[in-house]
Amino acid sequence: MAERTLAVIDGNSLLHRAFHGLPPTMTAPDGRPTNAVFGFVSMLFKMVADLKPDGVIVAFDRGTPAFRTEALAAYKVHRPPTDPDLKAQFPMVKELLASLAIPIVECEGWEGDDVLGTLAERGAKAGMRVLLVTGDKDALQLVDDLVQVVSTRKGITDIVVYDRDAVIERYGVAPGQVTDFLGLKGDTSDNIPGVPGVGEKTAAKLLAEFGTLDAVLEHAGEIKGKLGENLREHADAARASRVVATIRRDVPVDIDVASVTWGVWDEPEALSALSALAFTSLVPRLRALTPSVASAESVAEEVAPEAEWRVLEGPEATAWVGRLAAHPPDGPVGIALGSGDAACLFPEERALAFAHEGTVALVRGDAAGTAWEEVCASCLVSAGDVKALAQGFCPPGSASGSGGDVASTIDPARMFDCGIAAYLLESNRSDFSISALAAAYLGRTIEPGDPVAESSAAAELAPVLRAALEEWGGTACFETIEMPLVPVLVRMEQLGVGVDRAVLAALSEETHAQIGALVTEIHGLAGCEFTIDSPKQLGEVLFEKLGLPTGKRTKTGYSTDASVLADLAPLHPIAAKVVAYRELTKLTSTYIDSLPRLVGEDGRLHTTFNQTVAATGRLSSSSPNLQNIPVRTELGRRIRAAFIPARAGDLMVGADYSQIELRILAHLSEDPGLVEAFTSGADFHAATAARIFGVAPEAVDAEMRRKAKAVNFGIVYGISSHGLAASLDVGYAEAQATIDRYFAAYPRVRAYLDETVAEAHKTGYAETLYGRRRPIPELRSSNFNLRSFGERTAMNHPMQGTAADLMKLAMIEVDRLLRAEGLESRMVLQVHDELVFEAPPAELERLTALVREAMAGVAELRVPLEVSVGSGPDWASAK
DNA sequence: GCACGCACGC
DNA sequence: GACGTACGTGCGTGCG
Repeated sequence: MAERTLAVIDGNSLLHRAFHGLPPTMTAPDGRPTNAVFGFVSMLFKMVADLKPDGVIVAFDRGTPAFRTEALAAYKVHRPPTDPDLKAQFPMVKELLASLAIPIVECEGWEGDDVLGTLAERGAKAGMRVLLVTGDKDALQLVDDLVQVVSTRKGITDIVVYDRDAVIERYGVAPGQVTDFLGLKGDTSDNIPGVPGVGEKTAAKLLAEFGTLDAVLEHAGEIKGKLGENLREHADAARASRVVATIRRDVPVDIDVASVTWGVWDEPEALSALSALAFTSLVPRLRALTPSVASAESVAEEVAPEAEWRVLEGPEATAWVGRLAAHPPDGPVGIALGSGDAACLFPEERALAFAHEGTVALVRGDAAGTAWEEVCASCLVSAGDVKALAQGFCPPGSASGSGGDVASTIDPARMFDCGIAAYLLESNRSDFSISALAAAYLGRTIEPGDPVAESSAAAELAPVLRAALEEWGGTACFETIEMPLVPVLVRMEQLGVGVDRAVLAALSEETHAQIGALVTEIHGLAGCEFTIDSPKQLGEVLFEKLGLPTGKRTKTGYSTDASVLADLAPLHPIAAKVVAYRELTKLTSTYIDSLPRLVGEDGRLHTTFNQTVAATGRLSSSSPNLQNIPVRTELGRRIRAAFIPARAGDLMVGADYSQIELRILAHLSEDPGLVEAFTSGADFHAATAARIFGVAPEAVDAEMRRKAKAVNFGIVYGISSHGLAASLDVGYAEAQATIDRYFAAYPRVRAYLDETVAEAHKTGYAETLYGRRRPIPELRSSNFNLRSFGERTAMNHPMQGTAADLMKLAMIEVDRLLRAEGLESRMVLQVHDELVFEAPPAELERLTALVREAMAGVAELRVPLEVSVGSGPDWASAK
């Protein structure tokens, strides 16, 4: 039998998080605030659903042990008094816990942490796996082979489990070093001082070198500079901080951890406690959490009372599957997996699955992946997010995820993605969850996370959305672009892209040293130490202390952005230093130090391409965003050079559309001058300059070309004279004059844009060459700014949106050809107008020809589509 | 947790 | 009169 798992929750920590994380508007029927209680219980349920403990205990603070205040008089003194609205919720949560038969453990004179430490020790001694649920990092010192810390992050729904390796990975120290670590770095929220100037990084570095706090302090004499000085001077504070941060494991609590069991509540009592606080949405979640398979079945049986059930486990999934003895003959067609928990109907197969966490699915074979393949082969599937669902069977980057070729299980013709359909109907919508779509298209409020409600709502959405698409003219985009793109994106996400961690590690060393030097220089120039990262503090230094002239202002104070700093550069050397500091810290924190943390078990980076985010039809990329990898600066290019092929000796190949938006404009407007500029083979910006300024092409100087380039840029992104004035750094009148000249040079462009805006005013939307429509409600605004914004959107959408259409179609074709021709080359990234591949050198020629043909040949426009292809050992050299 | 300022890409 | 150019994602600060 598997070992028992005990979860011990730090009640104070979670209640505080819930209180601050949820709006204070939530109240019980009698008006008492309940946001913290709700958040707490919601987190509790989430934790139980994810981690399935056999027993749950909640610990609370009851004072502070004397040894802490004796060691450090300041301990917690700055902590503000608990908000009365939160205080009032402690008894409520305790009552609710009682109704759920969850034991509460507290001990006069002890903090919750110490109770956690004590119970962890007792549980582990009894051979149990212990999960300590807390937002407090102190608890990481308790982690060992049997004890893990569960921490909440970003909202109340996201949790992360720290085992020994995770602690080391996150903080760079072993659990046994955590108290030494805290002693060095301190903890501002508890008023633990630590050593000044020592943060997470420095503390970890010191401990990596010396092992323990005592050893660090012993060798403080050998450490140079301010750091050594601080260590020597604040050695006592560090030791006292360590005492305070040390969690005790000998609190005299009276509880038998082995007998604690989750799920032994009295159901009527538990339900009435939830309803008393008006927590109706938690009722189905509680039901779903009742232990034993029988209760999970009970949920499913609400949908299919006559089914026979069995339980199957997948890599990240548990699903309950059965066959429906009968389903309504006129019931919904297709169906229904949300991105959250959901139950799903497959009418053709007369099967029903109960999915958990969106990463899951259904099952009829022994392996989930096989079952998914079977389902895909035999059913019409409709889901809230097909790509996320399919990926659930084989999480990208997981070493274990050998679920075969997930992408090929997706037959676009047999699948209906509700999120994508709704995106084509209203690309300006931000929430494409099943619950949001149910509200919008079915007029129904459903509880997100309630599987029965989600599944039936999603089931009904498919036909409704299909009809709406037909009506709106979106069927073609749906069937020929978006759905066929899904398996292509799955393939790319699964494969990921190679990254050379050694290159990034070396860059990190380098940039951290440079940043350190810049900090010293900037503080020296400022004559004081301050947080350069804080625009507020930086503004005070620049404009008050140093008395530099203020530029523009932001909502909250002085602006210190790049253009302001550029203006200050001739006046004071600090400006250039801050610019350099910004570039270094930006690139270091966003890329150099972050990307290595996101590398999967397979050693590669797996982004998620979002297909329903950008209103123009473009893709977006997140976790990590691989569409904004630097390229502009030298350091940026060195980061790009860390992107390499999976296999040594292979090449990175980049294929870019050149000026695709303006070529589309030439096609749509049929302006002869613009068409000529693209067919003549001349430098495009220079040709524009020649026309704008009425000079011969060879008379165009750099300044003229720069202006022409800025106008072209403005055209692509929806020009306003203000915007152009800003980007050219000239007055409003000159900018307007430049625009006028542009339109005089390309009269059909003006006519086309005017017609487009007029048409958009009439219809309320703008449209691409392939019928991708973007609703623009701003056009009906009485606010000038909003309306102008709408008009620029109307002008921009056909260009940017058609470019997105073409790129997506090209991707589908490239993917098809690569597989049809049996090439080993793989498409790994898309960056709006660029595709990135990795290829064996022997295939370079074929690949280049194939990609060029597919991209350039994707449509016959009035001007040729030009594609430039480059290759090299890394992405930076694939130009 | 969230708003804000800032900065990276196309 | 006034977004000092579109579309995104993500970092750090400061506040609660």
